[in-house]
Amino acid sequence: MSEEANEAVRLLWGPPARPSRGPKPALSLGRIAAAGVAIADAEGLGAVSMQKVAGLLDFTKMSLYRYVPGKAELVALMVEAAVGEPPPAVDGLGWREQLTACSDQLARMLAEHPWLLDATVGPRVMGPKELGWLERVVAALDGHGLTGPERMDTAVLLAGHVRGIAEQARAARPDGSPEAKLLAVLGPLVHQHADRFPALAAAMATQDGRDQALDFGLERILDGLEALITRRAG
Amino acid sequence: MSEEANEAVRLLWGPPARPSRGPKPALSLGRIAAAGVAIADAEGLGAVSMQKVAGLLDFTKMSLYRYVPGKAELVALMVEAAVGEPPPAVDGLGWREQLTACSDQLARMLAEHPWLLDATVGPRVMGPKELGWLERVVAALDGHGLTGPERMDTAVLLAGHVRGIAEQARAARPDGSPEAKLLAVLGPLVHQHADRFPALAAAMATQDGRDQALDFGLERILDGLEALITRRAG
DNA sequence: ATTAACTGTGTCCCAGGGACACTGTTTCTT
DNA sequence: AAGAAACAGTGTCCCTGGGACACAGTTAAT
Repeated sequence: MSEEANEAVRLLWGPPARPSRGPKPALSLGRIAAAGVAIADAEGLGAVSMQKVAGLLDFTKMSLYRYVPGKAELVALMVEAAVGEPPPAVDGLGWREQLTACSDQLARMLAEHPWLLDATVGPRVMGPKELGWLERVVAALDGHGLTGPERMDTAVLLAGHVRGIAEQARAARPDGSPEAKLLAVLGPLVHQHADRFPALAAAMATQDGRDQALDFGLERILDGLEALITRRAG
Repeated sequence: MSEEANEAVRLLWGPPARPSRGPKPALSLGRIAAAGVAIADAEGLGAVSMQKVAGLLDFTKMSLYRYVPGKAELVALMVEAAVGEPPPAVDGLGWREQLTACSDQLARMLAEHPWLLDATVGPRVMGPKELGWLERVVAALDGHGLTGPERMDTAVLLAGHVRGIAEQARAARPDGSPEAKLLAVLGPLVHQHADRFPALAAAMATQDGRDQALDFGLERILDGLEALITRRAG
């Protein structure tokens, strides 16, 4: 397995390859990843197969294996291609504003590429861009009395929250996708069994139109963080 | 698609079926789900196939389709089977203690059945037990001045955090699984590119042995929540 | 000019999900 | 009691997807 991991590391971190003798490659990792992203954006990660990616590029399935060892690595490349740069660090902005900016941008990213939720489950090798996000968040927390592990944990905490929100946002999305009815199924279900889920039924009864889930959780986390930082400083 | 959703709802929520005429079923949804859980516990969700589940029960693959419409529904049943009951509500316990208990138990559950992380991505129909957890958390927040959506958002926030922790715990697990080396790969990677990830390198340098990620995030969330509750009350 | 390395392709294999027709069994109805 | 209807489990078939492998064509170094 360390073979495969090293293979993925080479693709994500290594130099853009250095061909020496034979014919020039007609494809590139970038084009392959972009094709995969296009399919995933349009039809979801499940629709991404070697065949379809190759077909979109007018190549044969097996030619992809000249560039990518397997599907896992292809997905890793797709993730790295879809993950944009984190918002730049602006001088004079406090940690709270920076973390808010990062979270918002991350949420936008997950809204644009919902399949990232599926592609980033389970243990995997992270690419430079992905690590860049982590760096950005950890850096924003520098110099406020938090230990190293605490800064890492905060990053995980924020990412987990945005993930959770994005996941339920996807389920509730009222577009033509097959999942549209899921909330329409769950709501009546709770009401139908209101005796078993009284608190839930009550909580779901009051609906303000706006979707403040992201901001609400974010504010709670940041409030809690602020309390800790103040306590450490004082 | 609402067909499939309704089918899943019938399996998860409907009565335990009502045979009328033909031969008695030799199998049951419970046994099938248990077999699937056993395989997933041992080899991961990816190893769960109709064949293996049927084989474990000494039946043919196709006989499973007499009970379950497809694999998605099988996984839903597995989830519902693996999800235990939430910790009971104890009178005299504050909301903070109750939420802590729920989070801890959820974390234990995910540690026992890591494949739940894979099985609960994406939109899906939730079963009674799963909804019971949500009910439990929302109920613990009753009567503290939070709106319905706010209580729901808090539940999502907590679940997202525990999920995130469980995910990184799985990646770091030092057992014989193939993912063991992932952290061993990521660490050196950060150090190797310490110039691009200075904050990250610094944060990863200081390692206290204990794994406090779960509690740290939980305390932050609860602190932030407490601040809101106090503000609302005052 | 020759050779070695490399690219893209066609063919093959296997595993997994699912459709379908078929046989056997049980219970309801007449 | 006897037929009929509904249901259980099976074997066979098809499709899709991932991947191995040998092959032919292409290019650069020697």
